[in-house]
Amino acid sequence: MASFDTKIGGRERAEVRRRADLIAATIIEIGVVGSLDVTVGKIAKRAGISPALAFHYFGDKTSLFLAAMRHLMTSYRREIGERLRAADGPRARAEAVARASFSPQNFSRGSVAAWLNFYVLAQSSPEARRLLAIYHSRLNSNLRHALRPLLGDEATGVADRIGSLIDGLYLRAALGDRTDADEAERKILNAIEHDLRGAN
Amino acid sequence: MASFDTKIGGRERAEVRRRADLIAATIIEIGVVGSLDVTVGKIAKRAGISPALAFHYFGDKTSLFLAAMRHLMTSYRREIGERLRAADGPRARAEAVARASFSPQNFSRGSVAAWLNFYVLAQSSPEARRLLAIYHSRLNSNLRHALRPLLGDEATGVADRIGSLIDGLYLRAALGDRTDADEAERKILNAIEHDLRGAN
DNA sequence: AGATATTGATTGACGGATCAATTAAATGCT
DNA sequence: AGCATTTAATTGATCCGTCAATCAATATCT
Repeated sequence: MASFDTKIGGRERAEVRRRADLIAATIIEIGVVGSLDVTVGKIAKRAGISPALAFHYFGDKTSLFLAAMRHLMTSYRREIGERLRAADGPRARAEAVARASFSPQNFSRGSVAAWLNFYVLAQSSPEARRLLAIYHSRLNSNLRHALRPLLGDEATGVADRIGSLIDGLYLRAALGDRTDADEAERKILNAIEHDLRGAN
Repeated sequence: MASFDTKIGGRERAEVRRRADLIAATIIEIGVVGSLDVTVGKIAKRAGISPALAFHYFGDKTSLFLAAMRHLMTSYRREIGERLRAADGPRARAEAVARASFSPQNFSRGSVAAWLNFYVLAQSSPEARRLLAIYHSRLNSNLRHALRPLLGDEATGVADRIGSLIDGLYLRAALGDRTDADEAERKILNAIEHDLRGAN
């Protein structure tokens, strides 16, 4: 388990490191088990601490899950931002979004399993639902703005389609039927290509 | 709870009805709770019987889940079959598959939630994974055969894309963010239209 | 037909295991 | 000393799956 050593005023700030370790351990554990049916005890052990400490920092299990979900979203968002900044032209910007979706960081076994399970969690947790709505909104917005110069008014519909397709590929990747990252990325780029050709 | 009355030789055959009732109750309960975190007790109560009887007929909880999954698949398959038989021409056949995917029967709250959760189950249950692989294979095959006369060699890739898109729309529908059936269906028909236009 | 044996349907009660969350105490840093 | 950090131990609840026993219907025998 990677530890984030952070010092403030020479003194070790345990909280920051512990929280980060717990979140990382949560995502890994969800990936290993394949569902949200993971015990706080197992997560804590993977993070190298006692279960009680997990409760100390996160209050309850659901809060830990939601924190992990926010972490994934933040990571995804940052990666998109970096690639968008490096992209030149609308076409490159659309591809940046697609490529970020299947980068090793966001497409690891644990991440994919966690995303899938957060969709499940969203059905019973309003907060999870809210977070997923934000994710959808941002993804749509990113794709729409990238495609607008190329597609005009049709960009809205196409962005929605590409976004749904990305989600669908995540869903199928969760099965591990070797739709690996490269293949998924290729499919998205193909779809974008197709949609651009069909419209011009 | 709907009961399937079946009589053999004048005596009520309880088993057929009980199994059907339990499967229906399972799907409803998963829809209500939103996850596989449903107790056999609740399912049995919904079916109007004692928990012990559920174990008597299905052995364990996982078997009950898998039976429910097979039921959904059978239902979906039958609906596709009916619509394919009524379809005239390749274009109509592709649309038949799309429309069947979002028919009230297969797109109910319980069904969507159950499908989503079966993807989760597939990550820990080889049998569930096997069943989902069959579903993917059939869906791909249906779409490919329908599109082949229109797209030739490109039919394979397009069928795969449309299939993934259907799955993605299911995923998003699970959030209940009012991507209702009509809208989802429209999006798929739109995508097919788009892909056909782009290729010819 | 009437009595008896057999099979299927059904349940209440319970063991055993797991797990989320709490509490109180201990440890170490400044 | 005093505060933040950490844990061992425990609790209370939940749930899966089993078991023995009961009830109802059918089959078999005389």
